[in-house]
Parts: sequence; C-alpha cells; structure tokens
Amino acid sequence: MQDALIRKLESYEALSKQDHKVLTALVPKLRHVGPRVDLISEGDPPEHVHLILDGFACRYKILPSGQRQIMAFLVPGDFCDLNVFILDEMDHCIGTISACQVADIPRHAFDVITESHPHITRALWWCALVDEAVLREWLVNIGGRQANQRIAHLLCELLMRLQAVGCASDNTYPFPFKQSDIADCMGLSEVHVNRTLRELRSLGLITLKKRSLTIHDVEALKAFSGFTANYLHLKNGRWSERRSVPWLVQAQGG
Amino acid sequence: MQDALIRKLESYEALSKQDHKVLTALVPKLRHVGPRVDLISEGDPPEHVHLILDGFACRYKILPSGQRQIMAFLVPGDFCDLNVFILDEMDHCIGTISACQVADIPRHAFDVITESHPHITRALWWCALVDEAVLREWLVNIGGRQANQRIAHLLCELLMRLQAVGCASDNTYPFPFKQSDIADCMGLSEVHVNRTLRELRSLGLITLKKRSLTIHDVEALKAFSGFTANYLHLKNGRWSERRSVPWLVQAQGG
DNA sequence: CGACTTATTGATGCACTTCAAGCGACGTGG
DNA sequence: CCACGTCGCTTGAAGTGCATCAATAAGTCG
Repeated sequence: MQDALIRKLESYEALSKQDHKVLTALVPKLRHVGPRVDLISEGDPPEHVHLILDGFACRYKILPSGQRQIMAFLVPGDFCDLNVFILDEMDHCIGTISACQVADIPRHAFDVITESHPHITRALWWCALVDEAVLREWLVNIGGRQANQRIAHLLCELLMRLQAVGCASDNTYPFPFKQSDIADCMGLSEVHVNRTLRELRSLGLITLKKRSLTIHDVEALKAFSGFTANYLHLKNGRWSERRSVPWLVQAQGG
Repeated sequence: MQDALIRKLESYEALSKQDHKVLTALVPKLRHVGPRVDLISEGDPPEHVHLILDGFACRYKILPSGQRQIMAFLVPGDFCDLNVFILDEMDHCIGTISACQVADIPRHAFDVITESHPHITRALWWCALVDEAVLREWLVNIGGRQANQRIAHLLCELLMRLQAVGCASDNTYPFPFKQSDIADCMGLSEVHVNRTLRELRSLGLITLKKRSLTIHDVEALKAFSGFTANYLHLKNGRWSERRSVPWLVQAQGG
C-alpha cells in the first residue's frame, strides 16, 4: 500500500530514497467500509488522513434546514482530509457513496513529514491545490450554469478524473450515485435531476444503466456543458503520467 | 512590509529567527493598483504571489456564455494565488474591486521556502486551507440557501473576516462592491440582488450608505442566514491573536 | 414473494430571471 | 456654473426554470 501512496505523490513531485523510507514506515491501516457510511463527521477531531483506494465517497455538510450539500466527490487516489492540519475539529463530514477501500494515515505522520520532508510536503500541497481547483470549478458550475449544463459538466469531470486513475474505459465508468446524491451536490431537487438526466439521455449524450454511465460523444457533452479540463491540471508535467495508474489497479487487486 | 508578512504567517505558526531572515530577504515589491484592474488573468503564467495589504479584490472566471462567476473575495491579509505552485498557467483571473495596495512576492521565493523552511511552508499551507474552507462554505451557500439567506450569509462572513484583520468597527465595514459584483458571486441577477438587499434593509438587519455597510444586529443576521463561523477557524489557537492586527494598520499607514 | 428504496411522471406554485424604463449621483467639458 | 453623458441603483411587468407535492412504476434485497 505504501507503494500506492508513494506513486500517487511522485506523480506530483520527485522524492528521494529517504522520502520513500519515511513513507514506507507509515504502515497505514487498510479498511473496507460499506456504502453510505461516514468516515468522519463534522465536529470530530481528525486523527487520520483518509486516502480512498477504491470506491466513491463525498464531502458534505448538513444545513440548519436539514438539507445536505455535497461539496466534493472523492474517487480512487483522492485524499479526503489533508486539511487535518488546521482543523481542531472537522467543519464538514465525509461519507462513502459506494463500498470503499480506505487507507487511514495517522495525523502525526504528517506533522513529522511537514517538519522534515519538504518534497513530500510539496507533493501533498499539490494534491490539496488540485482539490481546491476542482472546488472552484464546482462553484462556477453551480453559480453560473443551469441544470442541464451543470449536470453534464459534472459527468464530464468525473470521466476525466476517473480516466486519470484508470477507472474508466470506453467513456464508461461506474456510477453508484443516487439521483438524490446528484441533487444534493448540484443544488437541485431530486425530481429535477431526474428530468434533466432524461433530457441528456434523449439528446443521445449519455446512457445510464446497471449503475454504469456511458458518454457517447465526449466532445459533444463537453461542448454542451462548456467543459474545459484545464482546472484539473492533468495535461502538464508529471501529471500526465497519472493517466494510467498501475498502483491503483494493484491496490485494488491486493 | 516584510514585517506584515511575518506577522501574518506567525498568526498560524511559530517561526524561527532564521525563518524571519529568509522572509526579510524577500523584499517584495509594493504596488498601488486602481479599482477594477486585473492583477493576473486566466492563462497567464504566474510569476508572483500577490498579497493584499489594503482594499478588496476578487477571484473570478468568465464562462463561455460571457457570464462572470466570482469565486472569492480577497480582503487585506489574504494571499491571492498561493496555488502558483501547481499552475503553469492560471485557471482563473484575479481583479481588484476597490483600489488596492498589493505586495508582489516572486514565485521563486516560494520554491526556496518550501525546499528548506518547513515552518514557513506549514504556515502558508494553513493560509491555503482556510481559503479552501471559505470556498467550501460558498459552495454550501450557493447550493443550499435561497437569495436572502445567501446574501445575508455573505455579509456575515465579510464582517467576521474584516473584524479579524481590524478593518471593521461597530459592525460596520467598507463596502465597495457593486450590486452586480454580489450578483456574480451569488449566482443571482443584479435585479434580484437589489430586491434582496431591500428586503434585508426593510427587515432592519442592515444599512448600506456611502459605500459602507452596517449590521444592526449581528446575531439576528447570523440566525437569519444560518451562519456559523466555525469554517473560518478563527476561534482556536494562534488565530485568536489575529483579531487585532497591528501590522495591517501599520502597512496601510506606511 | 413481499417490503422497501429508488426512479419516474404529472400538476401546480414560487423564486428568480429577463426586459425595460426611470432615477439619482457624479464627473467632464463648455 | 450648468448641461450633459455615464454609471449604478431602483422599480414594474411578464416569463421561466426549478421546487414541491403527490402518486405510480421499477428495481433491489432479505
């Protein structure tokens, strides 16, 4: 598993052999978590950084009105809570969507790392900043587009991110989300999500069956939603290597 | 000015004398920038990290439709673009709202810092993570609340952040925003922002005159909007010192 | 197979948008 | 000093995207 973590980080930043040693010494716990389970809740003191190795999770908050707002979808290779450093307590929850394989990395390990291992630190920072760029785009998406483009944009983003970690093929990827999940992240009602998905289907842009989503014409869907991938920062430098990610496959197999 | 930067960072993390030296050696350029001017545009290769010393700025994108979506307001003490590290080119623009005093810190300085100065690095990370927490809350705000609560929430947040850097007194703070600025960040039309502000005024919650906003009953406005300050992470640890920030006043004076 | 959850569809209402026009403040030039 | 243009704020009227309520169909799992 350390191997997985090392490869993830090296996709951002060259690491020394000593860096490798430190990461190897982490020995994070591996866990299988069922679907619809919270990994950590708002108010909890964070003790581990969670790394998703397999499955889908989300970052969310519950509003005073009782409404759930999802702020991020987490896919294999994503850290859940690098923000552990500033938070004495979590200001949001993280819960699984599907069943997940999760690595728990103790918080203390990161204190040690940021104290003495600048390359690892910079790689972690990199992860956090990409997450932030995605978050910004979500804000743009919700604030600036209407329902059909908004959902189409999300579907494009998920395709790109899942392709980057080898979890999509033939423009098809697993889709364990309920329509209410989509509703809660797009700021829409479940009913309207349903109608919007129907519209995208009837336009021949997507097919959704057996919890699996297929995008028939990626470029068309991108054009429809106004999607550009620049904010994912996939194209340049080491990131490009991330397009096929053997360590993820390996981690899933083991 | 270095003094300003040092104090900002020390509000997050204890720094050694050597750290101080490094920061003092930076000698960032100070600039006065007019209102409605871009500091950096989408597509530009970032060469400096901009630190706002005085005035208001914003982070925004232009959608294919031509619509502007504002993703963040930047107030004195905020870094504009710590994300310089991963971006070969900016994926968004940063522009001033009012006239600003800005410190330009060369990108290279951060390479040196992250290479050899872990405490400074951690303090910078902290800044970035607070920014991200604010961004998450904006997403929640736009996705989950309707116009009147949404705008009220923004006004609460600005009060808290400006109080934290000593730029608000008597629950009053400078308000250089046009209604179209509010519209473009809240995902609303200018007309509806106007009506909503009128509603907040007629409820006796706020007064807005001479480009200055007063919140009459802060607790009432918080209750109205469902605002809780936890996501700003102001209350714990070193952050509490930030409530009165002499260095900002000093920087403005000089 | 029966119980429960999730997807789908219809009808109605509202929050917000869009279009359009008037108003006030401000600065500029004659 | 006033006339005028500009820009931001304000208000009205009409339209629409989406929410809400409600009921049925289609999975899904024990």
